[in-house]
Amino acid sequence: MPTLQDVAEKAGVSTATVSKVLSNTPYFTEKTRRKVMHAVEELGYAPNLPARALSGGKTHIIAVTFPYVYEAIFTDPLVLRILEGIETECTQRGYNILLSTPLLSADGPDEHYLNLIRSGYVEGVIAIDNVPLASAFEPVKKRGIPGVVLGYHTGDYFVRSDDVSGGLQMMNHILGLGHRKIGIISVPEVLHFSIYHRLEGMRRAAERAGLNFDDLPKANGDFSVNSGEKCAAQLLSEYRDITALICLNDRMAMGAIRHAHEKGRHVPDNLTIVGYDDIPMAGSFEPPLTTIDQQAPEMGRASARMLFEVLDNKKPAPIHVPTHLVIRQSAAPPV
Amino acid sequence: MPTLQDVAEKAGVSTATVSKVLSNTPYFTEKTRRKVMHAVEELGYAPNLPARALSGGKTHIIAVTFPYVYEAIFTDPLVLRILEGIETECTQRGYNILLSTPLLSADGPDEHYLNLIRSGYVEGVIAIDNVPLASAFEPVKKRGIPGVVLGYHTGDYFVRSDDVSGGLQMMNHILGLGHRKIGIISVPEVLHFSIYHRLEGMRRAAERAGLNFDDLPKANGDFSVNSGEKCAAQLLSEYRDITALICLNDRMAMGAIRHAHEKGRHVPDNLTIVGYDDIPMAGSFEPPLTTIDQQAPEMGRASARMLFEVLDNKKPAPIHVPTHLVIRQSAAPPV
DNA sequence: CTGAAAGCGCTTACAG
DNA sequence: CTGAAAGCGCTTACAG
Repeated sequence: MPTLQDVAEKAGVSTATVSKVLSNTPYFTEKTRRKVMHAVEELGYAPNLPARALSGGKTHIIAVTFPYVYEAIFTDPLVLRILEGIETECTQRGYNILLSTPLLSADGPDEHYLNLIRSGYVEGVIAIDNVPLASAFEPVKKRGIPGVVLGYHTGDYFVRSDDVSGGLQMMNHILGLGHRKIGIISVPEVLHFSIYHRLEGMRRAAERAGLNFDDLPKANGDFSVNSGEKCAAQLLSEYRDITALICLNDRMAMGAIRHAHEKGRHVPDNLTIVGYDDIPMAGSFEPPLTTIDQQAPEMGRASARMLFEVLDNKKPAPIHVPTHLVIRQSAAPPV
Repeated sequence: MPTLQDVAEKAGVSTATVSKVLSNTPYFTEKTRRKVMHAVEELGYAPNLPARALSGGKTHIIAVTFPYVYEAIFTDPLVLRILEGIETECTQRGYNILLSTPLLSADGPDEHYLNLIRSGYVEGVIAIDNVPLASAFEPVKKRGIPGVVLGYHTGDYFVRSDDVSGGLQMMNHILGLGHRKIGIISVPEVLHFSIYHRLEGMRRAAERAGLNFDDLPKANGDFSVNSGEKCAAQLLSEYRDITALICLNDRMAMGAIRHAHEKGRHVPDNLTIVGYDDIPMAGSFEPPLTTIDQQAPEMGRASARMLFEVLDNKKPAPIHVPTHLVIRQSAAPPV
């Protein structure tokens, strides 16, 4: 592989000059620039990034952390959509994405992750940080690496989905349809910060409509399809007058719908069931799911853009990515 | 951040000694080892990986490439499952994963990707390489970087799903149920090498049963749910006697089922529709999909293990990951 | 505008 | 078993 040295020799200039031309420093003649670029072309030179990192500090690597806890993140469709948004921005800037899956426990993230953070590879990090148990961003902050939090853990810079509004929109929609006997399929709040805020939004909508939110029947699943099925079974057998089920993610909604169908209840004619997330499959489910679109790719893009601003020594303001109610066919007025 | 230098001073030895102790070279006294490790602990030292990469050549970074073409890879659930398998192995070995999404065109991969390959960051690569249009592995090979191909493009080391067997199993199952009027929803073969082999497997099964495979009605979609819906519409209106539809991925099968339901046909009582891939949602769809499990996580794991063998200067044999027929409820005997 | 030289933090023969 | 020294390929003040 050709080195900067080789380029310098071929162009008949010093390595310092080549380095400056390549990094777009001003102050060199057009002629020099051309000589250098010509040599670069001829040799097919590409900079050695570890060397550049060692001397200059810029690694051109962004670490993106997905917490490894509570459920297989590798089956969560949102993960990929967020990554999509981040990738778009990073590629545009010539940055590379290092995928990191810190194993979170009460003691904090695992050793392998900590070593990565201290490795000198990471110029910036985007931390999906929504697990109350522990923060993946904490060690990043301590180490002084620029970063943005995608979620609710504390960071100077963050992007959040507008979960309160999402919960509120959904509850309003269900109330607007005329439902009053509403069951909620959630997950334990300790699993995910967003849950608390979505419930809070629902509470506001409910109380505005004169409903006591705390009295509404609730069951906790674990985000999985199966758990949605079980929770629906429990709720529907215990509270026979329920006309609508609000699920805190799409997969549990799908499980709930399956249960309803098994019991011979038609969704939405005979029972309303809605989800949250708008995963890729939501629109082709039967019935197509009424749900909340979190705009995952936009969250990814926004967090990457924010990180690049931080790397440029700016102080970007927090961003709340709006949620959208997606009305499909799993909700209807009660019979 | 403490450096190896700091550790050496604190331990009262040379940097060479520290380096050797840390890399587990034999030949040093237990006492020295303890002194060094003690200093490491005290200082919270972690090696600077760019420096290590520059001097030693080992970067501890594996690039994983997902081709960016034909459809949004970021909506393909298999991508994440493969990544899961790779992650497991890499973390175990203390390696990091650099996510790479080469943009493939007839001229080959894009410049950003090429620069990554020449960057000195990449110690090894796992290339998901199934797009006939161009190979992402080609530049890796040329550059002399160790790598394994997950797919059908040429590489010295490779892992493949047993697509022929997958197609064969599925066709056999459908034939075994008694179907003879079978429609096939595929995608153009130029999109994905696997398609060719799955069809080949189906052909063998069909001909073994005395059916002329070429005479079977076929339509091409593009992997998406919507395209499955359209293809089903076309096939079913053109060939009224079709009793079973074999789709080359689950999402198209879901689209096909949607179309069938809209037309008032019950699946599977009135029409059999099967998929391929066994994506996470397949089991909770209505009806639960009969499909082929490719064992995506195992493919990821196998390719990572193979790569580490190559990095250890071994010559691993190719691996064909077996496929499994997953019988659920979308297929039944014809009426 | 250009270059000589030091330095980034490691590893690796080579001596001892 | 341990250490001095060179070198990996860059960037960055500092001179000129």
